[in-house]
Amino acid sequence: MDDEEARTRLLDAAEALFYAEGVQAVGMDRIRAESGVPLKRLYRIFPAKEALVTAYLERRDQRWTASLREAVAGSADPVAAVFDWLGRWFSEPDFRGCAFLNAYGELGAGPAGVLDVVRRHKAELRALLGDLVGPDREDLADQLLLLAEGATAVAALTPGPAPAVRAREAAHVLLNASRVG
Amino acid sequence: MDDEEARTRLLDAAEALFYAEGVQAVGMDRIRAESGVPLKRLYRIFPAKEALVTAYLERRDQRWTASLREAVAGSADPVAAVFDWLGRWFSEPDFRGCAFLNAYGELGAGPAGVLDVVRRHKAELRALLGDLVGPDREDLADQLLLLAEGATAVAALTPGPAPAVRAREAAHVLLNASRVG
DNA sequence: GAGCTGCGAGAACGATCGTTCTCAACCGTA
DNA sequence: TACGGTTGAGAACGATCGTTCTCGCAGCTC
Repeated sequence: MDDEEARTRLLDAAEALFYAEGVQAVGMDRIRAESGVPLKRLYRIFPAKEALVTAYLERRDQRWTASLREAVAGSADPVAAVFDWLGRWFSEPDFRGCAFLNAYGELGAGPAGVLDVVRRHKAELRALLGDLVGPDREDLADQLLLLAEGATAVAALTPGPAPAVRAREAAHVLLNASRVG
Repeated sequence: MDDEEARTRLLDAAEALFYAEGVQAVGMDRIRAESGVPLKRLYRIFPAKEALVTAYLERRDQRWTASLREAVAGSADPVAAVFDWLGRWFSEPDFRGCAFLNAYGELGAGPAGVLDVVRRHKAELRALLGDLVGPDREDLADQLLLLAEGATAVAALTPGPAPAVRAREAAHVLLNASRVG
């Protein structure tokens, strides 16, 4: 096992455990056990827990955004594609809301690096929605963002695709109203 | 200081600290110091930390819902009143998102009592919105809920009334579309 | 094969957590 | 004034945290 594979295994374990149980509830020894990477190597790759947390969020951000962009790319109705993609995400068996908001809510103004990743993640989603609706419709993009974030928050407590379906309907109403106005 | 005042002081300290820094990041000794209530008395009133956490959420739920109901009660445009109230909430200097979703994200499937309060809180908000739009418009109430939750999530990272203003605009579009249909 | 280097397994460390215990001071009643 | 019961202040306890250290084993050059 070279360092690259160790890093992947560590991030896999960190993502599963941090997302499912929260950051503070998971100790470094749980990550060592789940990943199979010795503690010494863990601390050589990630010099402190905060580095592991930010790396976990960073990798999740890349995966999440890339997957959403891919789902939207080849779609005839990109806005509908966003909410359909959200609905599939909400239906995953271990869905537990937005990992970034969960981490921010838990760690708050603690480590600055965490806040940076969370802000960047949300800015990416907002930019993606802005690209969808085109320029000069910033208000509409903001409203779609509200629907996406709201659906994610509601689904955190009541998993399943229903919040995404409702959000998709609302999005189309807003789109049509915006086209007219 | 009788037990009732001690209880109030404990909940005040718990609310300030738990909401600002997260539940796990605040130790019982911080609560003792902030409240001025001796540790022994603390544990007589709340036999464990979990009881303090659920009591904190319970009291916050009552205050939050009562304040929103009051703001809506005498308003000519109750839906607008909801989002105006949210905008004022988002502008409070120590606003840090929804305390209930923060606690759920942090504690997850841990103590069942916490999850109960969080679910109850969200059900109350949904019921309030259902009352506003009247019966036979459940989909509209769900969409307003999405906007309210989305605005709260967005405001958690970018405080200020802007997300509530956007949500209010979107809510009116949805209301008008629903009236026509 | 001898000696050096780097690694994994896990003990160890200091800090902090939630919770309980000690003990001296204080209360109202005789 | 003597006294049982309750309190507050804070030490103490066992567990667990993030992090570092020890030590014995493996693999390399001469």
